[in-house]
Amino acid sequence: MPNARVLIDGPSELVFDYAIPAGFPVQPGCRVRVPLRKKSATGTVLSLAESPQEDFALRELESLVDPEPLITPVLLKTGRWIADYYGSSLESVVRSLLPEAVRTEENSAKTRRIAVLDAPPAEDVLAKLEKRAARQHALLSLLMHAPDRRLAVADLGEGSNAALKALEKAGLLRIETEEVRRDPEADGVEEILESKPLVLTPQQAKALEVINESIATPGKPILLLGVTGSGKTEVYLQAAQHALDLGKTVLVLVPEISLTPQTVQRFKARFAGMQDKVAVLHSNLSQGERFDEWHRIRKGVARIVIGARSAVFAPLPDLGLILVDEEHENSYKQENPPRYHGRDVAVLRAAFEPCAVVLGSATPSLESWQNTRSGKYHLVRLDQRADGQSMPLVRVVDMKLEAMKQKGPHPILSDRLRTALERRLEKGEQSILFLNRRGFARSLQCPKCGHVCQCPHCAVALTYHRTDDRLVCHVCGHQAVVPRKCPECHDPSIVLQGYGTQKVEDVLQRLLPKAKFARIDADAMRRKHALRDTLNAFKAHKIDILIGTQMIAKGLHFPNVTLVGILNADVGLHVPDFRAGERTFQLLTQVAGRAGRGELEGEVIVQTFTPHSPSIQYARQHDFDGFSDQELEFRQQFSFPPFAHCAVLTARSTHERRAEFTLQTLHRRLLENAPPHLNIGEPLPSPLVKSHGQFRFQITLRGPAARPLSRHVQQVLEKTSLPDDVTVVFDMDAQNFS
DNA sequence: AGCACGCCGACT
DNA sequence: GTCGGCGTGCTC
Repeated sequence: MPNARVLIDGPSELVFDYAIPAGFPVQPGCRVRVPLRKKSATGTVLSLAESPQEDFALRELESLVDPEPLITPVLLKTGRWIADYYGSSLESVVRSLLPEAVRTEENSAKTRRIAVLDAPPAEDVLAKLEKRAARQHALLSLLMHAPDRRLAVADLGEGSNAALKALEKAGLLRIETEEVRRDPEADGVEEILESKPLVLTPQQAKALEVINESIATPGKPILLLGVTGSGKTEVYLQAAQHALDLGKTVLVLVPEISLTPQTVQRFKARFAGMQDKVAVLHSNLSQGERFDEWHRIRKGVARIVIGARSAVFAPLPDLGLILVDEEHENSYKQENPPRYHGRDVAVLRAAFEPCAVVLGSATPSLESWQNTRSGKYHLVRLDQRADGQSMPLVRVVDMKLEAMKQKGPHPILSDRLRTALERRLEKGEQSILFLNRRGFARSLQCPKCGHVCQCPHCAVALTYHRTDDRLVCHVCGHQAVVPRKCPECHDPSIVLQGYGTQKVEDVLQRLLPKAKFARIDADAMRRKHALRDTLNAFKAHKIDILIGTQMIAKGLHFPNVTLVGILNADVGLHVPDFRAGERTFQLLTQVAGRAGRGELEGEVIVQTFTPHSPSIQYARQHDFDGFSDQELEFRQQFSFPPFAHCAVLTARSTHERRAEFTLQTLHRRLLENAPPHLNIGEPLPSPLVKSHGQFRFQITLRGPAARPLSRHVQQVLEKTSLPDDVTVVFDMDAQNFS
C-alpha cells in the first residue's frame, strides 16, 4: 500500500507520510487535511511513496480538501526542480504554485440566487394572488416577462424575501444558485474593438510557420529576435490562434502587466469575441477574482492566460504554447523566495509538458542568445519593420561639449534636442523624452562642505520631490523635510544637484510654453488607471511631449511619435554590475524603437557624456549582433554569464559587525570541499551597503555548472546556524547585484 | 514539594 | 506553527 507524502502548510517545512484510508482517491498535487499532534492541519500531497519501513504506525489522512489534485504533475515536477535549483523551500514553491486565494479554504466561488419560473402559473392562481397577496402577484408577473423566466433574487428589490419564500413553498417557483465570475475586467471602461489578423510579411510568415510546427511537435525553444516594430505581437497572436484551433491552450508572459498594457490590449482585442476564454493574472486581482480566474484556468474554461512572472504556474490543461514577451527583462527574476527566473521556468515547463515555447525580444538576453549560438535554442529573426519603415535615425550628442557650449556643468537639454522638439511642435508631431530618474533633483548638496543629504536607513542620497516639497529615499521610501541650511556646516546655500523627470518637465514648460506635457513615472502614476488615462490622452494627441522613466520604454506603439530624446544615456552604465552595458544597450534600443512607428520617419537623439561607449554606439547602429559579439567576448574572458552561472550570497543585519562576521564564517565554510572550478569571491560590502536600516555584505560565486554551485551553497547553509538577527539570502542566477 | 516560566525538540 | 517535556528558580 502506498502512503501519501505530505508537505504541511506553514513556515516550518514539515514533510510527513500518512496512510491512505481505503477509497480515498489521493494523487500527488492533492490538498489534504491531516492529523498533526493533537490538532489537524492542511497540506499538499507531494508524492505517493511505497511504505518506508518505520518503527511507528503511520496516521491516516483525515480528508481531501479538494476532490481533485490542484497541482498538475508537470507543475509539481517543475516545483521540485525550482526548490532544488534555486535552493528554495518546498513551502515557498507550493505557495507560488497555489496562490493564497486558492489555498485558503474560506474562499469559494461566488454564487447568487436565481428565481426560476418553470411554467407560467394557472390563471385562477394568479387571480387569487392578485386579491390576497399583491407582492407575490407582482413578483410572478415580473418573472413571467423576464428572459427565460429567470431573475436574480438580488435584483428583485428589498422586502421581497417573504413573498419569494411563500411562492417557493407553494411550488410556484424555484430558487436556484448559480456561480458568478468575479471578473477583474468588469469595470474596464474602455471598449475593446475586435481586431482581425493582419497580412504577414514573408519574414513573419516564416516565423509563424516555425512556431506552428513546434506547437504540433514540440522541440527546441524558439528565440524570436525581432527588431522594434517588426510585428512580433502579430506573430504571437496568430500562433496563439493556431494553438487554440488545435484545441490547445496558450500562456503569455509579459514582464509586468502594468508596464505592458498594449500587449495585453492587443491580445484582448484579437480574442475579444471569446472574453470568457481569456484570463489575465496580475498582482492587483482581489482574492475572489484570483480564485475565480485560477479555477477557470484549471477547469479549461479559460484558454488563453496573460500574466506576469507568477503566471508561469497557471494550471492550464492541454498547454500548447508559451510566449515569453521581452524575454530579456530582468523583472522575470523573482526577488523573494523562491527566487526563480520566469523565463527559465517557462522553458523548463515547456520541456516537461511538452509544448512549444517562444522567447521574444528585440534585444535578447545574452543567455538566450548564447543558447541559439550553441544550438540549444532555435533562432528566428525579424529584421525588418512590418510596415516597411526604416529604423529611426539615431544621433548621439556629446554632453561634455554641450556643457562647454552652454557654460553650465550639467545641461539638461542640448541645442540639437531643443531644436528638434520645436520642429515637432510646429509640424504637429509628438515626442517622447526619456530619463531614468524620477523626482526633481538627484540630491541636495552643500557647496561649502560638500555634505549630501542621505537616507538614515539606506546608503543613498535623498531625492528632492518638488510636488510635495520633500526629500524622498528611492530605496525605502523614507521622507524628510528639506533643510534650510546645511545640517553639517549650517551654511544656508545648500543647493539641488542633478535632475529628474519633475525638473525636466519644469524646465521644458518654460522653454516651450505652448507645448502640452505629461509625465509618466512611479510618482505621477500612483493613482489607479493614471497610466492608462495618460497613454490614452497621448494617443489622442492631447499631449505633445511625454516625459517618462523606463515605464515608457517598452511596448508602446504611437504612430505619430517621430522624436525620442534620451536625456542621460549614461545612467546605469557606471553601476557595479557586469550586465550594465547589456542593460544600457537594451534600454536605448527599446526606447529608440518608440520613434517612427507610423508613416512618418523617426529620429532619436541620445545625450551622453560617454559617446564612444560600445552600448551607445551599437544601439545607435541598431546592431545587436555587433553588440553581442563584443560583449560575449568580454563575458567569456572573465567567466561571466552566459559562460558561467553567477550567484550571490548576502548577509544582512541591523548590526554591521554581525552581518559581516556571519558572511566571513560562511565564506570559510564555502572554501572547504568546494566543487571544481567554482570561483568564490571575497566577502565584501554590497554596492548598496545599507538599505532599509540593515547593513549588507555579499559573496559572489561563479561556476561553470549550476547544480554543483547551488548544492554546495545549500549544504554550507544547512550546517551553519545563523544568529537570530542576521538574515542570509542565496540568489541563484542573480540579476541584481546591489 | 509545588508550580510558573521559558527553552527546545518533535510533529508522520 | 504548536504542543509538551523538562530544567530552572522561586515560593509555600
